[in-house]
Amino acid sequence: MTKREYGQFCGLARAVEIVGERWALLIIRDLFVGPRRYTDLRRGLPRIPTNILSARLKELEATGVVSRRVLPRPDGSIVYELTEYGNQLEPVVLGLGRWGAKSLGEPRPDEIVTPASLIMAMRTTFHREAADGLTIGYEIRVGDIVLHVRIDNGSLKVAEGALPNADLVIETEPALGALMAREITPAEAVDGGIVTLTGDPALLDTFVDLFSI
Amino acid sequence: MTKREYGQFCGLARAVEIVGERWALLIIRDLFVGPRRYTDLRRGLPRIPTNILSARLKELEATGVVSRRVLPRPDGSIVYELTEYGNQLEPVVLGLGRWGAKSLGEPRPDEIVTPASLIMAMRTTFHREAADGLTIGYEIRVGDIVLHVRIDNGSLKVAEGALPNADLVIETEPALGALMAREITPAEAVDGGIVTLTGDPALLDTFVDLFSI
DNA sequence: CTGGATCCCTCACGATACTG
DNA sequence: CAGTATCGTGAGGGATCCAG
Repeated sequence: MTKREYGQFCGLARAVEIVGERWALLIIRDLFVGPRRYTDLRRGLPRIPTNILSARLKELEATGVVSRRVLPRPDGSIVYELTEYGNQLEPVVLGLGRWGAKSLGEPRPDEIVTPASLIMAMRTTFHREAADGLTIGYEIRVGDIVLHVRIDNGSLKVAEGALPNADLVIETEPALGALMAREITPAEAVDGGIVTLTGDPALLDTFVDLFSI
Repeated sequence: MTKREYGQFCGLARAVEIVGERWALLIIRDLFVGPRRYTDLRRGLPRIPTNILSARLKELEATGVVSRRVLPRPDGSIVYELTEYGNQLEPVVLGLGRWGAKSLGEPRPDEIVTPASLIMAMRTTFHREAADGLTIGYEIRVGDIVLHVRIDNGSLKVAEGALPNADLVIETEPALGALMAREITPAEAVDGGIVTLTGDPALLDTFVDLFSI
């Protein structure tokens, strides 16, 4: 067999031949957060078999989506990162994530939230218009994941790690989604104990404006 | 096992659980052209095994992407169509198609062009701005595929079938891509015999403006 | 420790034949 | 026309092992 092709001269067919294999888009999602080492990828995708991760990285490298780079000494470790071509997938990945989020429902018993998925969720739901002229620092904690979210004059920066001087620290559960979907109000979320705040509570309303679905 | 899940509470993960299975997005691409019967889908996807088509349709129906409808008598046949939720995939599908088109290269020996892929290609590459105030009818022939393309005051309508009173009939090969990528000029395409025109040749320049990559 | 390679097993997929 | 039935194969799942 000719290696899993669709036999159609079509952009969409070619795209799914490249990034449509199982796990490929989740690897790419993690790489959108930044360059990652093999082990970082495994940590972010706990259920991926190591041979599959290895195979996907090779394929994505061969198709020009991902590049493999050896860090300069003394570190000398290997990182994978998106190429320019791979980066062009951003609107598609965000769009797919937004579409799929509508079918999320409640977390299934064995479903986890990873730092990369949370970071992409923040980027997906961010409303640039609502951020105009704002400068705020949030720290988000979901389980043992800690993110810092900085709104800097309308632009968004999200990354892993704490934010020491955050204006507001939001501690919550995966049900954060209900808040962002405006199914409940910020006040209800606080009263119901779904979120715990440290800092200026008024900034939670701003948060919902910035990241609502 | 729990039926091919990724174990992540993440919009992107859910999306690929729903439409990431093999062949699913190509089925959806064909349904974007309009409701289709089982046999229509098979014709548009010659390499799909019939049991897989059957399985995908069931899955997509269960996840609310596709709906199955029995046509009123006396026809009584069955058509599949996208639900409202399925239709919301349009920007993603077009975006993926545009991204994948950059890796198309030359058609492989066994690759075919289908009506649906051509129609989606036209929609993908259409520039609304370039169509402002225009009203033109094109007929496109690629192999034995015949499409009609109507620009109606800036809006685009593409469908299968001839256009009797077309302002310009363009007959070409799959290498049409080279023209749309502006790798060659319209004049070169005509001189080189890549396209054959019937009607007002000046409208080929307009065509390239409307559908270039 | 990181960055994989190797083994085995299973099930989703592929090809084809057949049916209401 | 609209699928179901059957059966073989190989990609993916899971565990383990290994080199630098």
